[in-house]
Amino acid sequence: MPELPEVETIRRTLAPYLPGKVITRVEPRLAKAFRPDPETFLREVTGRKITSLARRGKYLLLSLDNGKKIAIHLRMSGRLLYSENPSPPPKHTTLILHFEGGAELLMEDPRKFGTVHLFAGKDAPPGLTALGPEPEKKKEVLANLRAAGERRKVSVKAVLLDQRVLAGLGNIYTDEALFLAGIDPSRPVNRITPEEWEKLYTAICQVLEEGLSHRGTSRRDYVDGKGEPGTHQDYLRVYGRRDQPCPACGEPVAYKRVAGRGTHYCRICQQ
DNA sequence: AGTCGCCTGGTA
DNA sequence: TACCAGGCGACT
Repeated sequence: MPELPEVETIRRTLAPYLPGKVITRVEPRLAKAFRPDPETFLREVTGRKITSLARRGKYLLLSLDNGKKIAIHLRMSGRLLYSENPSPPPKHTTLILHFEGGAELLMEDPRKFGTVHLFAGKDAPPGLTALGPEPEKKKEVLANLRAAGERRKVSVKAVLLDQRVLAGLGNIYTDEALFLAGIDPSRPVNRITPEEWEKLYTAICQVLEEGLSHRGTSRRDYVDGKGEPGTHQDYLRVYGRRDQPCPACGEPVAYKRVAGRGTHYCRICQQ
């Protein structure tokens, strides 16, 4: 569910609490979510201390004092919640880490798509290894966008959603960036001009920064690491606003399927 | 490059 | 009842 601004907000809300915590007990509750397997996870994580917390794309990365790392991906409906006074775990709980002193970190995930990957250096999750640059790496991102543009006639939306091109965009912020840049989501990527790539890059940075400043978009599932929703849903220009007036021209916001995803756009402002 | 599968839950 | 959902990998 969460995209870069949401995952980064989760990281920021957890950062004051997790580093330094000793994991006294581990409860992997949804076996299929664990790589390589829940038994290994239990064995390698119990008794370890969390040394740091980072984000890469939509992955949260916990480093442990035995050199191993945990990569958590929340996919569509995952939540990570830190609590110092835990209540009974919700129905769909993937993982609970219990800490010395009684606090816990709980991963809840109704749709059960989320993954928890324990690894050491070499065997990182393939999706993490293949991840493109973070959005702020302007030169690399623009180079990847242009390279994607030379090759094929896929839609520009599909390219923005491709985590190997740049890391962190999902369905919401992709639609928002394409609206800001005035580009039709289904435009073949080989017909984007250099000026438009530049404009699109600027729009991507803008919508991600806005989302982050509002602590994420909470439409259905998303809350931060302390259970607080974000407010960026109140500032979205087109996403989720089907049939409502375009903020620029008043035309009803259109909706169709592009790159396999529900897509919101303005047929007047975006060409 | 598009569609399907993975899952559950909310809403029309 | 049917369709939709902040993702992504495995299929054609």
